[in-house]
Amino acid sequence: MGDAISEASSRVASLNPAQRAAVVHRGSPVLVLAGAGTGKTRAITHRVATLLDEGVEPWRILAVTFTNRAAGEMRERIERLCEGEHETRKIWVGTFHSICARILRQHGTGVGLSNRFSIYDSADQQSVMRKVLDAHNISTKMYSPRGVLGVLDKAKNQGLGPDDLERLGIHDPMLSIARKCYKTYQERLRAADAADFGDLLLHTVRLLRDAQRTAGQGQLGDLDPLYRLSRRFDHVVVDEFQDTNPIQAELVDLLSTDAELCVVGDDDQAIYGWRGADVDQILRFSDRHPGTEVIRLEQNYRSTTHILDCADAIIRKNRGRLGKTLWSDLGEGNPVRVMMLYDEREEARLVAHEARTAIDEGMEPEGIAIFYRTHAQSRVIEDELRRAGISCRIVGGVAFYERLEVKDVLSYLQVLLNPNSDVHLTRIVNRPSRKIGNTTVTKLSNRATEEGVSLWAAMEHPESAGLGAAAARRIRGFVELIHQLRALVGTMDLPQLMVEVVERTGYRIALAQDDNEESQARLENLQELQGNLIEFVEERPDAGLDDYLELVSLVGGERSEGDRGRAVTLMTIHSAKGLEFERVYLTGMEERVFPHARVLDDPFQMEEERRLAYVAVTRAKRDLTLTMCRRRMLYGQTQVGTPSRFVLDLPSESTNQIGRDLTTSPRTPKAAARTVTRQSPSWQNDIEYDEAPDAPFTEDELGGSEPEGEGVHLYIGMLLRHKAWGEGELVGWHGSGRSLKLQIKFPTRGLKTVVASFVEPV
DNA sequence: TAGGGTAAGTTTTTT
DNA sequence: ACTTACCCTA
Repeated sequence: MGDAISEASSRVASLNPAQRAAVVHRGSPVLVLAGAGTGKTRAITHRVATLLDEGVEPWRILAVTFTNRAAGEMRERIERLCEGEHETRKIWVGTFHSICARILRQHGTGVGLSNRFSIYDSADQQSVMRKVLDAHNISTKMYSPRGVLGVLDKAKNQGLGPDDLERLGIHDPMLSIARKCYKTYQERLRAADAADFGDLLLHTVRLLRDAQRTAGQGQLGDLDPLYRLSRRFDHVVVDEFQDTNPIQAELVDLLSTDAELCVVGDDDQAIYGWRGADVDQILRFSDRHPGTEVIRLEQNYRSTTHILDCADAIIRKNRGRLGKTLWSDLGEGNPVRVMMLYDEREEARLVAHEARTAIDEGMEPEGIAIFYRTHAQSRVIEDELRRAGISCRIVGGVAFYERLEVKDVLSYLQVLLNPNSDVHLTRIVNRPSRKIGNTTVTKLSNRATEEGVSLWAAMEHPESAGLGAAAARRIRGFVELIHQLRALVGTMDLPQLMVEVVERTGYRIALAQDDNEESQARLENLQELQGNLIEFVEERPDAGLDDYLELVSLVGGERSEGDRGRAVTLMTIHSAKGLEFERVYLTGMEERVFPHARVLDDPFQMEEERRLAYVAVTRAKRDLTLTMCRRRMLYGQTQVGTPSRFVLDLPSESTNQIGRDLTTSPRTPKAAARTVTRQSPSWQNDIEYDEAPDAPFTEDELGGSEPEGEGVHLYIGMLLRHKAWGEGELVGWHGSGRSLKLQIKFPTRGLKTVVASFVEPV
């Protein structure tokens, strides 16, 4: 015991007083308000390590994070801290969703889930909802599956069932539609033995709630495994608490009945409001948990002061903050660089070129990260990095697992585990072609709905669905095939199983037969999937098919190009939260990209966008570069961009503009005058040039042949009048001649694309 | 039933 | 731009 205590004290010796307080405080709930880079993960991991030193059983500790990445990082760091001293594997570390999935695998029968239930992603959800809407004769044109699912998701995030939807403040007809569909949707999921992401939380909370309510009543209460689960933990740690939504907060409470609770968060980094997260959660924590010890971490250990000053300049403009003063003693460092490029291709080339140079000079590729607001921006960058011969890791996005053939094979595997999963079964029933067409599937599906059973159940008795003899025969053949494959599960390892699936279903043969480049690529993707499975089996030798599928559905994709270990990281800012890098490139710093076009007229969302910018900037340790483009191909159209307001907020003392002028290139004196007044007038003076800016883009650079509409000379920024919409400003165009389309920003209507002949110059 | 062709919608962010 | 949905024909 004496050893344990000296160990504990040596651990905290390297911490500052506030961190130490967060680590050693015992006996009441702790709320740690931790600014970016203030060593919050350090505090958490040390707290866990210290708990182990004190003799707390690892399996009595629960650590919850928000993203899989953060969970992985947390586990790794705890392991590193405790290497050779403690058995850290038994600590529960995971995201809310993975923890719930784990609980439901064991205890899901209470909500109608078997231990092999499927987890539906948003594509799966949409296909279920589409059918639900059809069944209720609701036009999917007027009420999109996505839209209705959005309402359900909101409800689930707040722990509301179908009958509590009024509380969301929605009104008819959406209210009654959502209510009906919610019920049917849940019935369908239950019949499919499936849960969506929201269900993972909601089901778990229901089970734990019920267990606690009934505990005191029956004699068996104390033996209820769920009740025991809720009392299992002595210590619960929650990271990124500002991003929890009400249902997650309730889950935390339910899992910490007997536990000491330690939550960590930063109101300035709340970026999941759109997912139902409520910053108030962190503000109200002390009220919900009397006796809470509040600890503030304000010393930043990550970034140089130039970077911090930029971060502060951005976040300072938000209202309703708790307010923190971050400071750092790492020195000024390099100024934050601001660069304007011609288009997204040049932006990508620049980043790739710089990364190449840095790596050649000995920098670790892992120390470099490239951020963007939306996944759509990643492709060009990926492309240019590949050209520069740089390996990269792309987090999320249109992941490997989303590819058609990969989804197909995974659907097969999913069906082997849970044939009742209609979505997966429907996907593969006729792939490759087995002459089982829509008509047949629809008949079976209707029959299944009538009976309230799954499609698979209906397929096992094809004759009762009124199928023709030939169709019934084909179905029987398919059912037999699945039975055969299911018999193989558990008799061989996963990579082998996949090979059997691909062979016995004829999937590989079908691909191999149409001999074109595309199917060649698909075969290669299947090879890659097999490699993935081999890797998985090596890492977790005793894991089964269920474990693999759960990993795929919860962790989603991470694509790698080239060498896995030594790679530059590409990701959205959202997935960058909680991470840090020596060098960060923040790309696409243009209005309508970041801040995103959809939030421009919503001050509330704009504040969230600002926090997102704050998160992005504070990821950088030493070097930060913000890039933007004059024009960008977006949603299939070339848009002319103006610098993001977040760039305009940066203090000149801490920034350095490299290369081209940031103002939109003026075409005519008239446009130039407008440009200057429209943007921050002080902009020119705000920037310190360390070198003369390049000459402005030439006409040629800006797009070559400029369209002439009926002899009128067009230029960006010119005013045009539309009969119905009034005057607007020209921001871009495409096409030519009669099909010349103009993009015009109307003060009242927003951005519109109109045929040139409908407008005239002012 | 399948396959081709056209029309339409789609894109914020994550689990 | 890109994908999906639906419609029509073979």
